Parts: sequence; C-alpha cells; structure tokens
Amino acid sequence: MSKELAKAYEPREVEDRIYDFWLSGGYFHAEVDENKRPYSIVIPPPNITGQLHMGHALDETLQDIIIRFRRMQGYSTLWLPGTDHASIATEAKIVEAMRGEGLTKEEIGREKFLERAWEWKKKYGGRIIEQLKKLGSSCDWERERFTLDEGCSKAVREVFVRLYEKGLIYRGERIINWCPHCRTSISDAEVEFSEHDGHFWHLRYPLADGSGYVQLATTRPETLLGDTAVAVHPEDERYKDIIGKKVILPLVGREIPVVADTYVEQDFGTGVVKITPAHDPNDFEVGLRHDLPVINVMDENAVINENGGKYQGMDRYEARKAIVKDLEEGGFLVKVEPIKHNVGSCYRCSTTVEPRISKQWFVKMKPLAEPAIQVVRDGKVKFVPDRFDKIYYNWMENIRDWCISRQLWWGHRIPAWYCADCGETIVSREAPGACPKCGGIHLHQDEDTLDTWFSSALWPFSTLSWPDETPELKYFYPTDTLVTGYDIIFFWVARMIFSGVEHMHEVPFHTVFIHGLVRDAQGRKMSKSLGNGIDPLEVIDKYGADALRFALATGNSPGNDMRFTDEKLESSRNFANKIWNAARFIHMNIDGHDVKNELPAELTLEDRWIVSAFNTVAKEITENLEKFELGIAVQKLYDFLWDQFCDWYIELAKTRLQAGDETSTGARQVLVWVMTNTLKLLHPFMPFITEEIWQTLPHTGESIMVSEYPKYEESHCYPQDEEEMRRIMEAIRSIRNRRSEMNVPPSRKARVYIATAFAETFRKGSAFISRLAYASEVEIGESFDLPGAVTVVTADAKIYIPMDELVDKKAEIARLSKERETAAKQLAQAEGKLNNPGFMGKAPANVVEGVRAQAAKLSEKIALIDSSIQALQ
RNA sequence: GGACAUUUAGCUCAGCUGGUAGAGCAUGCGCUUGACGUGCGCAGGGUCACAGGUUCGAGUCCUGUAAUGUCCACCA
Repeated sequence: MSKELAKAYEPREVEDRIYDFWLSGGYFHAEVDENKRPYSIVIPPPNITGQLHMGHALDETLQDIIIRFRRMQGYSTLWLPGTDHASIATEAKIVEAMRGEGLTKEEIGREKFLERAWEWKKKYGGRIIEQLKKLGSSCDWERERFTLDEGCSKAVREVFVRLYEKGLIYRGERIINWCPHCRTSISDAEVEFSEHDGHFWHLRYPLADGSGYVQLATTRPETLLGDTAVAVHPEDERYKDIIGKKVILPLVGREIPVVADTYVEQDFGTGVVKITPAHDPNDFEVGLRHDLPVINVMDENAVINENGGKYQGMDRYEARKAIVKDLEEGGFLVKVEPIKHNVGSCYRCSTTVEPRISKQWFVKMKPLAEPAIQVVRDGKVKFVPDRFDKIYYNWMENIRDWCISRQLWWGHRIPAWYCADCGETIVSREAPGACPKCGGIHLHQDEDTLDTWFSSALWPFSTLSWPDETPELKYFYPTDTLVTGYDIIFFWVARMIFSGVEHMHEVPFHTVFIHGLVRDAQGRKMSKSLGNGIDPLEVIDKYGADALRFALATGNSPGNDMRFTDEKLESSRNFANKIWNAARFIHMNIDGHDVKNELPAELTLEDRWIVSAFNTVAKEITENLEKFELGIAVQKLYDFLWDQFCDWYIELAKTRLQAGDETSTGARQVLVWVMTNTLKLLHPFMPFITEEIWQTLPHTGESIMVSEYPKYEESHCYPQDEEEMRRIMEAIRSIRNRRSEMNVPPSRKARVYIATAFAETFRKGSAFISRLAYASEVEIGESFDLPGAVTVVTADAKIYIPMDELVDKKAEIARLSKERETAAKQLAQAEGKLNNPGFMGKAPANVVEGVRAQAAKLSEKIALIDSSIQALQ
C-alpha cells in the first residue's frame, strides 16, 4: 500500500487474498500446547442443507471475535467447525427432490436412499462451510467434523448403549407427537403451539341404563372413535351417582365406563370429559390410572384405520366432517360454539401434530436433568445474560421423557436388534452375530434412526474423539464458551449440558453466550415467506466482510434481538474507509523514512495524551470482551479511532510533521505505534482490513492475528497530560463554536488572546490553537484589555478574538447574558449541594470535591463573563 | 395461566456495580482545511413510558400500572 493507492478501501481486492494468507500460515490450527492455556469453542453446526443467513453471520461473527481475541491473548485456541446431518430437514429435501423424478423413498429402498443422501451431503455440505470462510471465520478446518461421520457415530452408539445399560433408555408404547406429513414421531420440543380458530362441539352420550344423557364438549369429534371412557371429577356432586355406570358411545355403540379422576375441572364446560387414551396425552394418563383400553384409530398418515368402522380410509378432517354430520343426524349434537384454542404443529413442516400411541425409544429424563440443573445452580455453567437461567430451570424441572426414535432413514440407526427366534432385544455397539439369549441368528436391526439432536447433544466431546481418551479431549474439554441463539436452548444447549455431565462427568462449557435474532429494518423476523431476508454474501460483496461483522457487532447486547439496517452497514463501511485513510495518511508521512514501531524516548504533550487515551481504551475493551459486552467494545473502538485518533491526534501531529524537522520523527513513531496497536484492538472485529494495513506498516511478526493483544500499561498513564489537553481542546472547540456562530470561514484567520491561569499549558498548545482554531497568532497572558473583541469563556480561560467588524455588540451581550444565566443556574445547583448537610455528611469525599471544584470554576466563569459584558457596554 | 424482556433525542440504540443524559443516522448552518465529501467543523433536539418508594442524590435500586414483544404451560 502506498499513497498512490485508491482513496477508498476496496474489500473485494483484499479479503480472499488475506484469507488464503491466513490458511497457508496455518494460524487457525490449534494444537495441544502445555505451555499455553487452552481456549475452545465448538461451532453450532449448521445444517448441511443450509445456506448462510444473517443468523449464522451473527453467530459466527461473535464466535470469531471471541476466538481471535483469545488467540491474541496467547491462549491455544480451538474453534472447532462442522456440520449437522439434520435428519428430518435433509430427508425432507431429498424426498422432495425425488418427487420431481416421480420416485418415493419406499420405492427405491433404504440403501439407495442413503446413497442419495450421502451424495447430497457431498454436494451441499461444503457449501455453507465455504460461506463461513467468506466471513473471515478462523476455524480450525483441519478438525472439521460432521455429526454423521464415523467418530460421531461411534460416540452416539456408545452413549446409547451406556444409557440403555443404565436403564435410562427404554422402548415402549407411549403417546407421542406424530407428524403425519413427515411421517415420524417428534419430541415435545419440536412441537410449536399457535392459536387457531376452531369449534367446540357439545355432545350427548346416552347412559346405558336409559336413565338419560351426559353432556360434554370436544374440539376434536373424530377422536370419539377411540373413546374408552368419560370422566368426571370425583367430588362433583352433579355426577356422583353416575360414576361407575356405563354410557353408550354415539355412532360406535360401544359401552364405555364413567370414571372419576381429579384431572377433570369441575367448572370447565359441563365438567364431563371424553377420554381418548390413544390420541390425547392427558387422556393417556387418565387411561393408565383407570386401566382403560387404548384404541388407536389413525394410521401414520392420520387416516382413520380399521378401528374406525365406516370412517376407515378418511383422513382426520374428512372424518371430522362426516362424524359431526352423523352426530347431528343421530341427535347427539347439542350445539356448536366457535373457540380459539392452541394447536400444536411440526416445527419443520407446520403440519398439525397428531398425538398418537406408538412404540418408540425414550430417554428417561429425571435422573439426567437433576445434575444438569445443579451445575447451573453451582455456577459451573453460566448463561450470559443470566436471566436465561430461569428459562433453563423451568424447562429442566418440568421435563418429560425424550422421544428419540424417528421413523426416518437419514440419521444414526438405532443400535438395537430383535431376535426373530426368541424376541430378545439386543442393544450393542456393534452388530451382534447371534442372539446372546437363544443363539438364534435371525436378528433384525431396529428400522428407526435417532433424533438429530441426540448426536448434536454430544458435539462438544464427540468432536474431540470421545470415547477415545485423546490428548485433545483432555486439553480442550470442557470447552470455554458456547455461542448460540436463545431459540435453541432447549433443543441443544440443555441437552449438551446433561450429556456432558453424564458422559464426561464435566460440564461441556463454562459459559453460554446467548444472542438474539437479527431482524429486518422494521423489526420483523427475517423469513423466507416474508422475503425480507438479507443475504450476508451479497452484503459482503457490496460492503465487505469487515463492514458486515462490524455492523452485526454494533449495539450487540447479549440475549437481545437486533435490527439490521442499511444505515448501520453504511456507517460500518465508512468506518473501514476511515481506517484506510488514516493509514494512507500515515504512509504519506512515513514512507521514505526509517520508522521504528516503538514509542520515542521523548514524548510531547499530545503524544502522552493519545498514548494515555489508548491505554485506557485497551484496558476497557479487554474488560468488555471478557464480559461479552461486544457492542460496548465496538462503540469505544469507533470513538477512539475516529474521534480521538483521527480527528484530534492526527490533526495535532500535522503541526510537527509539516515542520519537517527532527521533531517529526517522534510524531511518526507515535502515529505508527498507536495505529498498529489500535489495529490490534480492532482486529477481532474487522480482521481483513486490520491485517491488510498492519502488514504495510512497520511491525514485527508474521500476522496481526497472532500478535499480542495490547495490554494496559501502568507506565502509559498520563493523567496530567490528559488534563492539559482537555483544557486546550476545550479552548479550540469554544473558539470554533464562536466563529461558526458568526459564520466566519476557516480561511479568515484571526489573532487569539488567551487570558488564563494555565499559561504554561496554553503555551504548549498554542500551535494547536493556531491550526485547529484558525488563529493567525496566539498571545497568552494573565489578562488583556481588549474591549469590543469577540469573547469566549471556558472553564480555564478567557479568550479574545478581535474581529470588531464582525461583532454585533447587542447580540454579543445577549449571548453572554444567556451563557451567564446557565452558568448561574449550574452554580446554584452546586451550591445547593454544598449547603446540604445530608450531602456533605454522606456523599463520598471525591464527589464532594468534584462539586466544590465545579462551583469554583463556575463562579470564575461568571466573573469573566461579567467583565466581558461590562467591557461591551 | 406463568415467566422474562423492552419502553431514553425525529429514527436505531448505548448508558457496567446510583453522583449534573450519550453515539450513529436524520435535520440545519458553514467548509476545495495537502488522509478521507464514505470527509471536516459547528448547532438544534430528551419532565429517560407512568405512579409511588428507598436515598443527601434515581435513567440507574425497590413496588405497582400501562403498552409492545418473546418463551413456557395447554381446560377436554
């Protein structure tokens, strides 16, 4: 880079080249290094079917910021990448693609289907990985994993067998959530509830002894086919004498009992409930308590089966219509009410879920949940922000057994075999040759696969080669931080915690850094159906990856959603350009000189000021990053670089640089030193531009990404100089302000007289006042007699600018009077405090001192203003 | 039904453990200032949702209210 280069930063010319440079340098690769402390993050593995969206971009950006920061701090950092096979989502896509060819998965069979799936993985699995690289993600690509690879599969089988042997995995007929479209069971977490308009059908069931009817209501009349009881509350006086009697199920004619169960609410509806154990989770429980028969009336397509009599073959909604019609004709329908009620649907395809009895595999959750709750209570796992603790506890404490079997082919096949000869179930890490019970060889493996989340739950250790005890596993586990959105706390985070505690006897990570959703400019969720999604790749192409990352980090507050706007992107792009131009300026001034990247022995006032300011910002940003306050860190970097360094220090330095004498050497060194160190602070956020510039400036080391993150240095604190610069800067600002008010262009220079008690300070600053406050000459003294000059009063000085012809005396007096008024108001406030015995007695000394100093300055200022007004009059 | 979050300048949001309200964008005025107009300088604009309370002092802590949003539960 040199001064001939483009005026504006061109990310497209830089990013791919820099990324290749990092890859070839091997900087992303992590090794076990006993001389360093480990720091590890496992990526939330994106689906192989996925395309990079803003949610990923945010998640990856946050992780990369953290991992780059820790790497520069000297940790041996591992960011372990990979992808998820996403059984249900991927299988759905493949099935859909096959439909285009007129094929179903049953037609081609399991083996051929899986061949297609692996081809799919080969074709698309790498796509999202390439997209992650565009963001600048510093993952250790040599350790990339896939949830269905050999190692992860081994871990899955190991866990399954262990849990089975411990009695924590069992198979049984239970009521589960069934998706008739995906034709598989899904877990409770995979059901989404939303409010629908429905109907409430009030029905009469005749008593078998002919003594009358019971009246009840239902939202799902078709389930009547599977009713095996009606229930009332045991203490309900209205129904005391029918408990134990029978009713005749309308249309079906079956006699079913009236049972008493406290599950029934007396004041809801009529206080009578129909019980369908096969198609309602609560009814299932009632059925268990009263030993009721379970009649499943629907098949896997939610079509009425052979138990449905004349309704067999109808789908559940057709059957509903037919049954309502028949009920009405039979005189069983009393009335129909409209009702709003919540209906569960499949989180993948949105089809209404059908609760259905089915034989499935389950994980017994209570014994796993308890220790998983404890590790959070003990602070071994911390949520950031910590309010997510509650959500986690609430879920874990009320958790039900986890249905883990899926009627899908793409996934980890359940390692259970059934003996055709004796019926034995064999759960084993490897396919058994013969039945251990009867010696039979007619074994058949369970057809089902495991919930995708079963394998993701093991991700923090399965990716580190567990169950093998490798040095990597020992060194990098537990991982340090997990970065993810609040939307998958239940699906993933909670399950990783209990899995880690159970199998590793150690939490999977110490911190869970939760972020929110990226919303569009109107605050709406980005979604395919709304078409309001913003493609991160297009953004990168237009603005650059650094601008995208910076925009995503700006205003980021843990756990909160954020809006993504073009303004934010433009502002970030402009910031990158600002950095670029600061670098260009430095080059214009150092090229051709031999400039060392170190602070000179002799520092000037402004040097000490910027060094001190840098020192403060380095300290604060490190603290912010350690506390995951990335948005705050971004803000401080932006302010420091733009406002302090560019708008002030560079402008101040020009005085020496343009003098061209030996004093300019010091300025060059300070410019280079502050700039390169600021680039380091900024590098985790904007990796590309910082590397590109850092390489062209004097530096030691191969890459900024493996340089040392700046640390707070006691020796770089110059509070005295900061105070002096503050005085000078205030004077400059005040003069500019006055000139601007009077519309004096910068080209119109004027003499400036400064009457001050800090003559020494202002003497040091007089060149700056000339340059930045457009003074032709600066005179400093104790007082001046310049009636009629424009007067500017700061806390430390009274400044005269003789521009008589520009002064409107009346306006000037009015302005000064107004200024006096506000000063007097502030003074009164301060004095109020000082006269308040409560304040004086209880406020800390430094606060009291501050107020006292302020009061003194104010009364001085008022005196100065008064004398100015007098002079004008 | 329960829980949580948000409410601060026209817009988007900062404001950590309480000490006289900030930024970006937008607006207005001025500027060919030898890095940058994707820029520079200056300005205007806020009873910090509302009502109480704690405190010498509250945007910040406590209680309640309202609006908005999210999650959990699922009474058929």
